Amino acid sequence: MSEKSTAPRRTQAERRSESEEALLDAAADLVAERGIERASLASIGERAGASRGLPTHHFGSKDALIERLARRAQDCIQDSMVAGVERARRAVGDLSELDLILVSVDIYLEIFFDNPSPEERALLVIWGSTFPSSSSVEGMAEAHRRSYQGWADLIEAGQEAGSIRGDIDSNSFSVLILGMIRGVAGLSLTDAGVVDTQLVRDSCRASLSAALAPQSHVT
Amino acid sequence: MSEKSTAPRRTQAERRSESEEALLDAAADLVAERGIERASLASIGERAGASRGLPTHHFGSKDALIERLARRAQDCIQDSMVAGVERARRAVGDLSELDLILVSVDIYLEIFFDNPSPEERALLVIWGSTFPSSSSVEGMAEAHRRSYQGWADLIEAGQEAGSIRGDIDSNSFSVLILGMIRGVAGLSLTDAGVVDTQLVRDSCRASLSAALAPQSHVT
Amino acid sequence: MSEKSTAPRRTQAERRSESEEALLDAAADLVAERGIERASLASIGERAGASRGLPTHHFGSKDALIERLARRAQDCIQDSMVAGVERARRAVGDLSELDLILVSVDIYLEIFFDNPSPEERALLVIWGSTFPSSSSVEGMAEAHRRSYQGWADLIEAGQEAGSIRGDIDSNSFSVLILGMIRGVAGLSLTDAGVVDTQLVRDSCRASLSAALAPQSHVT
Amino acid sequence: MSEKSTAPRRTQAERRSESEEALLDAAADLVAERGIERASLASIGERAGASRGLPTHHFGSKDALIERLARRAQDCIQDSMVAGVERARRAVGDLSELDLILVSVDIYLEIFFDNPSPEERALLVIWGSTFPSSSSVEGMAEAHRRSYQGWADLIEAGQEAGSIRGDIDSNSFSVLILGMIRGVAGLSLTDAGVVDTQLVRDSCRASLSAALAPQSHVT
DNA sequence: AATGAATGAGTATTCATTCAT
DNA sequence: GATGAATGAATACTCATTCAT
Repeated sequence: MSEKSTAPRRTQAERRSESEEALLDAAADLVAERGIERASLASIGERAGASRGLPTHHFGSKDALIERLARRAQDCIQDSMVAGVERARRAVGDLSELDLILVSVDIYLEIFFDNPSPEERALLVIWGSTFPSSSSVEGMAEAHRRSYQGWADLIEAGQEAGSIRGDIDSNSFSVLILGMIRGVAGLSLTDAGVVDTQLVRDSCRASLSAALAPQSHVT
Repeated sequence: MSEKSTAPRRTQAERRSESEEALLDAAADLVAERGIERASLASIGERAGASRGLPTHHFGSKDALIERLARRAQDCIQDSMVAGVERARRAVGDLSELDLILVSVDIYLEIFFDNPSPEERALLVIWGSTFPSSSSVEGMAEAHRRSYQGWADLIEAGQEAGSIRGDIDSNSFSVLILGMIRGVAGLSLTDAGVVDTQLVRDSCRASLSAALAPQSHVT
Repeated sequence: MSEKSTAPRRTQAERRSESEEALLDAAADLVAERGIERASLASIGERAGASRGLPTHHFGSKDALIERLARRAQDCIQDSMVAGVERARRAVGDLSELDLILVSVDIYLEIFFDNPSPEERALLVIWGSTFPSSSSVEGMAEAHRRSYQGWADLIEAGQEAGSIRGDIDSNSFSVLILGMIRGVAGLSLTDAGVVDTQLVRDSCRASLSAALAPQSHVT
Repeated sequence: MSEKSTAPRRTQAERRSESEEALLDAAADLVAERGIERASLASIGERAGASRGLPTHHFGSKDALIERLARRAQDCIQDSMVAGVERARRAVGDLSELDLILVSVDIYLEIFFDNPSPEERALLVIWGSTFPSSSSVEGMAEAHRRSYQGWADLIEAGQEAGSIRGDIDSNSFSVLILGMIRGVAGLSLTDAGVVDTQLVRDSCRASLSAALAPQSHVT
């Protein structure tokens, strides 16, 4: 109606995607809050300001919705980290590959400790729900692959450039890095208050630095 | 006594604790397999070779059962690790505090990768289920406290004895260590096959060693 | 309209309220028959010709359903009594306030003894279930308030008009009247056959008449 | 042991009956509090300071226990009323049959309003639970028979002695009287606070007096 | 596209009862 | 006589999914 002039009439696709975004936002909230099983489709629809039936209508099934959520959350976190690294680069000037890794890890933990988005918590929750052997969230496995690849690429680049020692295995260190940040993040949820987050961040950075930096001249 | 040979004359107390152990075994199995929510009390009772009602009868509620399971699993894992360390000590002779840490971590991962007990998987699953903010398994928080304490004590002892560098914070490194092994273990579940477990173990050992070992003479 | 002949084209709202009425009918039946506790939601759904899950779907909880039932039953009984009084008025002509009370009580008992509707029995059953101290059916308390008010208004009107003696307390007589009809109705259920219902009706009428009528000239 | 001397060693029968009394006390409490269905045998055993299994052991089934409770409660209330009437007789001197009825009713309500014993509440609760048509507590029907008989005997005696008018039906008035006190008592439970108990007692007395007293000479 | 009515399977929990000690 | 372990049926409530509107 009155949307005629400047406001670009929303296409079907856009309207669809608006609904979907709202639903995924609500899902992230609720999954972060209650876990996957207790985040009912009805509650997701309602928190999104829509009907109880909309989630099924859009995603077909709960599994599909969670899959989509996992994917979107991973993208979203990736973006935050890239943005953070970019900020660091502008502040500090050039960063070696090792520095990139350290900064990335640190930014992830900083965001997670200080100002976690629902997506971040939701992704962790979804990860946690994959531990049972009969469980599988296809989106998670894919997210891991992407993540491993990113770390491994960085490590290998650093090895070529000399900022990372050459005798380490990039693949297993990718697992180690992702495991460390996920594990530390997961622990901080239960033990909030017990853990001094700044010190933990420092320790992670120091530990990775010690492990990845080229060996100093040892006599 | 009145214990006529091998006759199944058990006292009430014996029957009770036998039942409980059987139920906890079954619960560990099923929780590891399906997760907490999908491990129904009925299925636990039946897998224990008993009735559907027995779990509630014994533990009063599902939460209480999970609590008990978490505690027992933590104890059980602790024991495995102590036994493994003991074996290592007998094989290698004296171990420094740093070595103790490295060996412990390695043994945990070895067991987890190669021959995980239901308890170990179950504990990880229970941990994963604590990620939602509204969730809480009292037993987990306690298990963490015990675990942190163990690592921190080791680190501090090592610092006094000189096998661990003095300028690190024992508490935050405890979080890091537990986070690392939990996180790596969790990842290995989803990405079994992707991850070369031996290399990951080596990387963890190397990384911790680099971080904790007293600094070599740097020029 | 779009209401094609008698076709079962019902709007959502119509379907909803039809379902609810059917469920409340079934609930009245079953509560009257078995009591609240033994009238399971599943049985109510099924007797209503619907699924086991429908009662919860509509009313949210069993308590809410019972509440609604109590309210509806009270309304329904009220209506029967009003209709009965109206019939009496048409038959006999003008009725004094005292007569209104006597006729109302008599009609209630007549219906209850001779041709009780499920609602009437159900309301009595619900009332009986409020006797335990920890129990409460909010709908009942409200039903009582309405009922007391009705009787008290009548009494006071009669006192002003002179058909009821002035020295009685309208509130406590309201309790007495409601207590009497409820109590007598309740007894008649257990002792059906023992009690000659016509005589009891007469006795109630006589007793109330003697108590409420203006004092005759006593020498 | 030390019970040897004066303390009469308890016979089996006595011990049995001690246990039973304790169980019935506990049952009265719990039934009054929660209703029959929610007063579990286990809770009764435990409140009696015994084991969960004792109630079944003694009474065989829950129904049998409730039966026994109903019987004992009725006896107990009867005794209170007799005692109260006795007190009144000593205080006021001779009482006509009409006075006996009025005093009995008044005492019942007084006890119920001011200082109800668990038995009294329990009996009312049990009565309430007999309203569903498929329900039956054999003890209640018997209690009613005894009660009706008592009132009817009194009325007939009064009619012969001239203290009660001759043209009323003793049986239906028995129902009326018991219904009135039960009904008023039942209402007072839900509407405690709404009801001015003293005024209600007065109204009951006045109403019965007006109904039963020999007709004054009406011109 | 969107709503929400309806379904039915699943689950924790309660509880009377049985039975071994 | 007394205990309490064990059973299994019953039941309120949750929730993904289907389908009519």
